[in-house]
Amino acid sequence: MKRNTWQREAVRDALGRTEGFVSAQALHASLRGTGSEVGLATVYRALADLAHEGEADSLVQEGESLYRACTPGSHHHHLICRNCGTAVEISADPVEAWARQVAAEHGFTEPNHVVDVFGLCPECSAAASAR
Amino acid sequence: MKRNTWQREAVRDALGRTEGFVSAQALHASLRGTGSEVGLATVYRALADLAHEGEADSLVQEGESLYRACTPGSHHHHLICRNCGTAVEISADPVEAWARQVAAEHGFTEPNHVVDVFGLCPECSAAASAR
DNA sequence: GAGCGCCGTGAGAATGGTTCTCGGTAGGAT
DNA sequence: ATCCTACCGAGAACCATTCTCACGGCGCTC
Ligand SMILES: [Mn+2]
Ligand SMILES: [Mn+2]
Ligand SMILES: [Zn+2]
Ligand SMILES: [Zn+2]
Repeated sequence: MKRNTWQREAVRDALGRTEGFVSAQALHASLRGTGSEVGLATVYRALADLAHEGEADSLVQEGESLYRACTPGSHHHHLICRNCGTAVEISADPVEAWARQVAAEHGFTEPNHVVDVFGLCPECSAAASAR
Repeated sequence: MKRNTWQREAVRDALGRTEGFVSAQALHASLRGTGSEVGLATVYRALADLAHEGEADSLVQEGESLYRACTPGSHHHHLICRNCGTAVEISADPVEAWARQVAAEHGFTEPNHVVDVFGLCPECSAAASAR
């Protein structure tokens, strides 16, 4: 039986309040900044659990795991800003079908896929061209 | 001016001889096993260079960077066995177009994408169902 | 509400892949 | 052959993540 602790709730809330993907360390720093006394290990544990239960999406960028709040039960992918982490949820139905087909064609079973699109969001694009 | 050292050549050869993706550590162990005295740091440097120059593909799995020899100049993706690392190069033209389009639709510039398909290769599938 | 069992927590240590440091070595232009 | 300097290697440093373990509080029972 899973327990309800203020720590888990704080992590869930902070993640929901965050725009785009964040690292465990950044989320921990943010929580500490607001006076919360959650431990770093707890933030890692909570984020891993949330991701495992489908309440958060995760991706790895430059050796760091990044997380984002996510409505559970929906398989989707992300369009992510390389500069600020802002993310847009996108559906990729044609890609889903393509992935299944290409796996089957080569006799691979239990197919999986990793599909992420990166770029510079409108704001960061504007900032980059202004510079 | 880039120098030709036997170490770089040894790494390039070992990578070319390897089926599927390998980690820097595994490649280093393999080289040491054949009597070569390359250093671990050199293997890391050589693999990073090869990947940067397009002579190798890389992906990150469970916190480890994996590399594979690759014909330069061709953008493609991989179908990778989760169990043994065997990889098949696949073209993903429909996905390329989809990625560009989805980025443009949301005003994202300089689009990039990460597309990997994982599964169990025929051999590992057979082994898994036999068990 | 009080007692109890035991899961979750947190500080710090450990881990492990990767990168850095720096004295030494060797590629290659002249 | 000489010189300049990029490259090498061993080990230390780095750093995100995980582990350890004593402690505290959540939730079930009465
Ligand atoms: Mn998908
Ligand atoms: Mn592509
Ligand atoms: Zn941005
Ligand atoms: Zn396999």
